[in-house]
Amino acid sequence: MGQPEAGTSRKPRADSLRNRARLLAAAKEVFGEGGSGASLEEVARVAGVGIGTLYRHFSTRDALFEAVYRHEIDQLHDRSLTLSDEADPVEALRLWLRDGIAVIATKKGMLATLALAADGRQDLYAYSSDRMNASASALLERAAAAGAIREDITSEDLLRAMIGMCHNPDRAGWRTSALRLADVFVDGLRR
Amino acid sequence: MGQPEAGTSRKPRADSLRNRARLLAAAKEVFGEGGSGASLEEVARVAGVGIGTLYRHFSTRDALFEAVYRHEIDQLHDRSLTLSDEADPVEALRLWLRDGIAVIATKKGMLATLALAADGRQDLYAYSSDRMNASASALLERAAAAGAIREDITSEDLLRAMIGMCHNPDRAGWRTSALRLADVFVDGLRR
DNA sequence: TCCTTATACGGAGGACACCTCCGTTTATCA
DNA sequence: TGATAAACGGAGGTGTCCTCCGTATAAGGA
Repeated sequence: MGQPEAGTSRKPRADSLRNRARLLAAAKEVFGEGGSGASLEEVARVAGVGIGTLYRHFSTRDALFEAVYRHEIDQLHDRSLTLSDEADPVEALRLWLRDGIAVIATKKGMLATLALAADGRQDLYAYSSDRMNASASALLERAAAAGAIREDITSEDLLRAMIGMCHNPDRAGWRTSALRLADVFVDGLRR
Repeated sequence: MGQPEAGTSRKPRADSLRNRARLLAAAKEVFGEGGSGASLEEVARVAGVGIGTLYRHFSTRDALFEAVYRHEIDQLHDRSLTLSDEADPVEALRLWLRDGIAVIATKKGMLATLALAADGRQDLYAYSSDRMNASASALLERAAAAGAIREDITSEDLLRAMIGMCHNPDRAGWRTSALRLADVFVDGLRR
């Protein structure tokens, strides 16, 4: 989407690339403040491009979200890999959840992205969906293989838990609450 | 809001009462299907009244939500009282969570109401807020007094957990997942 | 360097929702 | 059977969504 087809002879136009970058920057700013419901026209305005240009680059609101938070999704995925070296697989789960909470604390829009990714609309959120599921599965399987946690918990469950704990991150004190819930949840996983 | 001031001589007009009832019925129907984002103009349309009438009776979307789901809030509150007779206070917590999930399974709009109530905008959601907090507190305190659960969990935490588990109740299999999470959560509370 | 043309731009415009305001209608009560 | 307080309803201003298409322009060949 917005990326040239492989095999096309012409190289992408410079203005196209520039506008795409501007849109991403503007979206990051606008979504960061206004959350997932922010106006796309506002994004275009901030980016200094026409609304048509926004839609050409990102055909849906979701596509824009996906693109904006791809970096954070990657970070979270990398972190899950790193955590696989943790001594205690259950502790790894706990830390990963806390990381997720930390990311959301900084970028509000991230929550919507995660929620949509967890939805598993395979077509649109393939990338984020895959990464998040892979992370969650790996962490769960490792802990399960060690016999440390109950085995009926799916990666979907884990994501649902993470996203759920973070709903309404505007509420005062949500972060402390979410962290407490994460601890409770992980304790509950143990057997 | 829509209710006559005490001390007023005239009795409320019949058409006003009728329209209020119609609006509530319509809202229950529309919110039940379309969730919390459903159009208020659609509600007015279904109720067969003008949009102005809707806004006169319920000055905000939230006020309408509160009114529509008041009954369910009461039910949940009653249930928490009944559950206080349960032998095991921790089991009571578990069952109450499951009840919450069951209610949301039937009435989608309920989720938004709970979320708003949990927000504790004391002015608008005073009623729902109070009831939900009272229920959660009572159940938690009883279990804590029995020394059965950790003591740092607040009623806000419990509500956050309940609402969080239920986010996105459109996803296939959300209910099973939510119930599983409830079990994990309650297990995690134990000490 | 200049032309051709594929590409991209931008914003007008139709649809729809929000919410307010106020002229019109009507139920209540004397 | 009025008079009038109360309620009705929808037009209309604002804002967002998304599409469509006439205009502008960058890329690459002559």
